Amino acid sequence: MDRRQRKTREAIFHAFTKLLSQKDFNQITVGEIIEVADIGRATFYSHFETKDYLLKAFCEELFCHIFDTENDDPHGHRHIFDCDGSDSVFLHLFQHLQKNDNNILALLASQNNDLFLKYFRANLETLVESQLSLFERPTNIPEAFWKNHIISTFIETLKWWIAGGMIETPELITEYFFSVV
Amino acid sequence: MDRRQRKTREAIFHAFTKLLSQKDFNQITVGEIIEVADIGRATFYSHFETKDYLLKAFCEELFCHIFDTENDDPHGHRHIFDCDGSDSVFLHLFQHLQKNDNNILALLASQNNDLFLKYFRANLETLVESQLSLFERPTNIPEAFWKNHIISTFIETLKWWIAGGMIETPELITEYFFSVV
DNA sequence: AATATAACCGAACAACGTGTTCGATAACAT
DNA sequence: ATGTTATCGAACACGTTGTTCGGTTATATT
Repeated sequence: MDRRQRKTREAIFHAFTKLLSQKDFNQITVGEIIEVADIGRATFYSHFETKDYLLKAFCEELFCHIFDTENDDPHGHRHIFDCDGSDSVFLHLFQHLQKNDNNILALLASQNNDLFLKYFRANLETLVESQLSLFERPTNIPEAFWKNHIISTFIETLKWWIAGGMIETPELITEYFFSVV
Repeated sequence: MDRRQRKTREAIFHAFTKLLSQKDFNQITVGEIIEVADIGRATFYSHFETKDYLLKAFCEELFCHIFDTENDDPHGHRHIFDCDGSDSVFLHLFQHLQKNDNNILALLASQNNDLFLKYFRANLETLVESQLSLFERPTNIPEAFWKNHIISTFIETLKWWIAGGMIETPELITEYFFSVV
């Protein structure tokens, strides 16, 4: 990939991240992104069709970083699925989210973030499926409902944590989460 | 209240309801509401400051109808809190929602409905508080978390029901709901 | 019935955001 | 050195929002 393209793309992502820490996604205008990234208008639109496609690309990189099982972790980064038996992947995920790389928390807490939540849910789906054996499903409800409930509960737990200022430890939040599912 | 005001307000609400059955809230423009309601532009803005305030007023009337305990029910409408011991208010609420007066389901299922969900949650809060004794709270989690979890679960159950085409009976959905909380 | 009040109309307007176009310039790969 | 490709930046058409204002019509009051 052309170095210019790479630099522009990174400048856009960087500007987007910065703006996300200041305001909600749909309060951010393309004009602002262009200004902060210091690029031309046509350049932005040559990279991303619309602002929604920027979010899509952003989420894909983000979730790839958080969820992807394929990378080798050459920098000693402890992977979400790669933990010993004493703690759960959910604890690890809460810990990871607390660090707030890439301003994922801003996206989670923001208004009108349905698109982001859609991507987040889709990625959680795989994770929850792989961990379904951890949860005891009541026999009278369908598995699809149960799975949806676990995913929803995880997201709502996370939102509750963020809304309260994240004063609890990831361990405690994980305990809360498991207590209600 | 002036008959003209009342008629205009009703025309706007009616147009809004009709449009909600066709598209998401934020795809609806003020221009469309005006056209369907057949009123002048300035008239709309003399009634509602913005589209969001229209939604606010719409929700207030809607939730008043569903949740308000004060009215006398002169038309034999069975009130949400006024049910015998054998069924819960939650069952009654699911039944009420299934009828889909006022296109509330369109609002629930639509994208970018945070504002609506905010109002819905606020109204559910009172309801859940009055019914807290129905649920057994695990002793190791705070009451605020527990209350939030019940409200979230109710909303997510409802969303799941709607997304699946509402093929289950309200009784079954109520059973699902109580099985997971 | 006459009058004052208040709502409505509708056209025009400014402001803002979106997405496109195009010729010129600069960076890149070979 | 040369051809390709990204970027620039200004201008543009378009749609949406919310306001303004003078004229018209319905309502309430007497």
